[in-house]
Amino acid sequence: MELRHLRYFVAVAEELSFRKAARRLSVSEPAVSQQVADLEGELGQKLFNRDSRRVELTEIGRVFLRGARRTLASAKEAVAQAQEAAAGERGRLTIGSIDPLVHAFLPDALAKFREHFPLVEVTVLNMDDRTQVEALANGTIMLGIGWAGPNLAESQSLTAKPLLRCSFALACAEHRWPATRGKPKLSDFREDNFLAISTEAGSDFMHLLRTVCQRDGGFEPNFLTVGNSLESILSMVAAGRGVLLGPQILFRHPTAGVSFHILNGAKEKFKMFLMRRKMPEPVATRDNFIKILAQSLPRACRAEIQDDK
Amino acid sequence: MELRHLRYFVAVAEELSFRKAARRLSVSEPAVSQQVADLEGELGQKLFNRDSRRVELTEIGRVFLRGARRTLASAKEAVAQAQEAAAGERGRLTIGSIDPLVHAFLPDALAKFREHFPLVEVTVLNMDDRTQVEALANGTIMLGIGWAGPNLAESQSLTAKPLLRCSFALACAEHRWPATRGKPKLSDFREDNFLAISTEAGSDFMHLLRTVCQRDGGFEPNFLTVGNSLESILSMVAAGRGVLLGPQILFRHPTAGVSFHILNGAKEKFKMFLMRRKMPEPVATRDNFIKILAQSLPRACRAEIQDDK
DNA sequence: TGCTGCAATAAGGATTCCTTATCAGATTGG
DNA sequence: CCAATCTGATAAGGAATCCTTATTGCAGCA
Repeated sequence: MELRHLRYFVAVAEELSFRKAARRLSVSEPAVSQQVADLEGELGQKLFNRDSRRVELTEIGRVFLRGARRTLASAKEAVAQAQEAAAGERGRLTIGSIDPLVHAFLPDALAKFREHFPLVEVTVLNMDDRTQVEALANGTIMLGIGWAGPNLAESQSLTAKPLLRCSFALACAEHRWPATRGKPKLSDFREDNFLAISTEAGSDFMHLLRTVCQRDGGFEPNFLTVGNSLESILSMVAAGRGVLLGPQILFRHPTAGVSFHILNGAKEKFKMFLMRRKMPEPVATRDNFIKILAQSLPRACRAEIQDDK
Repeated sequence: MELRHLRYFVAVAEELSFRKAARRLSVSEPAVSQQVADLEGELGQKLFNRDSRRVELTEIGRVFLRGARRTLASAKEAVAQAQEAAAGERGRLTIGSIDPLVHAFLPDALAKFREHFPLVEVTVLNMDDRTQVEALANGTIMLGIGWAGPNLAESQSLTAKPLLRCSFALACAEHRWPATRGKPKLSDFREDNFLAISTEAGSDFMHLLRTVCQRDGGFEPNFLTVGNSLESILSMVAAGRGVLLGPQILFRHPTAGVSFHILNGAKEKFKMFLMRRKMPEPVATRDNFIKILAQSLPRACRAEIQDDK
């Protein structure tokens, strides 16, 4: 049985005439007769009563008509959904990302994406850079957001593009550095406690922060790992328990009692990268997401990512 | 696009190999390659990434796979439903019947039928014999239950088979005819009020009852049309408002205060007939129903209807 | 390097599908 | 009442397609 049989059958059932059906299908009448006869033979059941002047559906034909229409509609819908998938309006999108950092911008981007593409099922998996590389290779994720970047990527059949480039910034209690004292340097906080944003997954990130302190401040920071959300740590900062060092983008929303200081002069910049497979195939959902992700970053932080598709 | 394309595509998607898919489909491998390539061409989208060692679905292919499976399942189900329809387990059954009479046996038969064939949509339309003939001709009903029978039927392209044949019986208040007085004759009630079961649709039926009284009792009955249900009329009978004449089958359930008397000696018998088209097609739901209907009649009342299919 | 397994491609043959031509039955019009 | 016409089924030939075998190109493996 083929869809042609169903198309011909439905046409005859709707026209209640083989000739009219043939006209509608732009074929000759015997073609329709034959196909319907074939279908009846395959089912082992008559679908029409032809009493040589009028054509009418049998009761079996009436039941089968529903199924035939449903099947044709299903086929049509399958094609339409494939087109939607090609436009990135339907399908899956799986992203691997590093948890504490992406909180600064990923939720916004995901919300905006969901608004534009409600039919796409988005999955975000938390994993470090090395795991992302694996997951990209075996197809578990389509896009990796991390900061190891080119080091890991180019070796494999992956590409890494800069996503974000910004200065580090420091948050401290307002009274810790009154506005009258001008711009602080990182070394001004060498004696403060450096609050860390999360216990786990912090190892690599804490290593990065330590490097920043060493290279730009010339001191060894005194870390204090407390809290698990940005908000809870910022409230500790406001209370004077310590300071928080992190990428500038982390501090987009003002917090009562906390002042933010961008470390412009520092040598170290914070960078993040998008990793993806050098796929033979453009994945529309992924590419749509990258566009939206770029737009939802503060202009100052964007790195160039719009160049290739 | 044909179902073959979908079958081949699904096979490749499940095996992730053109060769294995070809083996499963019992065709050579190039056939599968070509069909899948055709399908991709028609969709304008690649469904697989073939990177010359492994075959994997594209995201579009993943979306289309769902639709393809759904479509194939729908086609399979359509065939299965047609087979069910052929067995009379699915479909419609439309019956035309005369209201006051069929209450005696139709509800039981319908309930039993619904038990055996829950997927059949049964419609019962109330119409007199002449309307039934029309409705049979244009396909509105598949089966007519009436009592005009052969007179109307044979002229058209219809057949009428005897369904039911029974004596008339009379219901009266118990004290109206005490058990000690033996069997009553119809003429014993010539002075009583004859309650009629319904105002409308009663015209033909009342005419029949009048004929019975004239031929078997030799009197003109004094009709009183009251009530619209058998139960309400029987309660009136119990209260002594009158008697109720009708086919024996009408009085299957004993009622407090009412005694029933079968008019065995009467010349007039009550008959009902099944009418149906001399169809080119056996309608399975109808034929199943006729069997059940026959079984649900009291043995004494059945006429021969099991002979033809 | 040669071997094997895989998918794509080319070309020929087989199947099927559709076409034109014709038939049988039934209704319509003169 | 008979010809004309419309219906769907059937037969046969041609066209399109689908599938086959044979071959190529590519990648991993011994």
